[in-house]
Amino acid sequence: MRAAASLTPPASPLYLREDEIRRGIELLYFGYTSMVRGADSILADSGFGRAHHRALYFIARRPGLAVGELLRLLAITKQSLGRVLTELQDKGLVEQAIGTADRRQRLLRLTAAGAGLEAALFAELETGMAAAYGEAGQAAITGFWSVLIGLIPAADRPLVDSLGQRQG
Amino acid sequence: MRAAASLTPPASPLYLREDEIRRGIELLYFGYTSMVRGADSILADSGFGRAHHRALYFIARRPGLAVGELLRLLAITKQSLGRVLTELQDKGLVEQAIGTADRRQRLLRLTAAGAGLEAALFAELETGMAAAYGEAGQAAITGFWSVLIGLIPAADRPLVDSLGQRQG
DNA sequence: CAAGATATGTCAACATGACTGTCCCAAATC
DNA sequence: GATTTGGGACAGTCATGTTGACATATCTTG
Repeated sequence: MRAAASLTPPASPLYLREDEIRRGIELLYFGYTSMVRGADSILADSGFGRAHHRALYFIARRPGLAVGELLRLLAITKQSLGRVLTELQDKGLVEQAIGTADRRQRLLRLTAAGAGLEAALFAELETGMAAAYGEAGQAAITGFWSVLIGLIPAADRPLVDSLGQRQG
Repeated sequence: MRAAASLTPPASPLYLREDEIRRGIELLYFGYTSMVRGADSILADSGFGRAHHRALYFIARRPGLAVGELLRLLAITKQSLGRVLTELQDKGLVEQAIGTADRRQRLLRLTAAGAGLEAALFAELETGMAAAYGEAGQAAITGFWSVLIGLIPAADRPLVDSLGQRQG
């Protein structure tokens, strides 16, 4: 059992692959949590939490978003979102309008106050993201995006892509 | 005011930058949540949640990890982690040993049952991550990592890097 | 060796943000 | 007219985080 092979490092392709996968898992975890944690102090000052931030973010991104679309983006239950939206409306950050094409829909948009808070939250995320982009360079950004897209189940990708489309 | 310049699309560098930042925020959000959601059904079968998964993951990654190091990795309070670790120990997935260098420390490792569950959970994450890596290619993986590292506050990076070091 | 710092554990109370299940109404569609 | 869809509401529960206070064992330092 003292053959030469046993003296070489145990760096089999399989081992390397697991290590690369674990590194991706960890960086994604720490990167994501670092990003969202940055906004926590602003949220705490306003009396909101991360759930409110996510709703504000998507409403800012797609003004006129219907409640059902927001539900699909957040992938939570109607009841959970209902509480968050009620609070945002009660505090005057979000307002609803009845849909024109489909009058059952409630189209969401930010009030001026809501846009102000969202801008402050976005500025916080932007600082970190812009620094990371700047350090990494344009080619890295493309790679960053393409791996993340690959992680999203194909069925969900159209929904994600729709956020970046020009408003209809 | 009908100068040629006003007919070009309003694609100012600033506008493009905001759009690229928002795309990064969204892909990071959807990529992260897609990754962790994959393990939920396995966790539910075992009666655990995502908090247990995170603890299992890091203990698997660094066998012999001390409680304090795990606390720093997870960035939660001692009380929150205490509940999770107690449950994992009570169900026989994690065991403690008294530190040799410092007898105050409790060094954590997985039992055989714990390693089995963690392997199943890891296999689930691995499937998605390996597919994303495969689609994107090696250069993209490097970019993916480098942007994520840039998102992590510099002060936290040594802790994250320590996970990938060979065991001392 | 005594004093203080550190690592860990524990009790209690509470907040946030998910969940399930049920029921309702208005509007669209078949 | 019947059914489906979009949205809202009430009630209860669970998972996971938080503060604050306190206890014990061990290490480190003057």
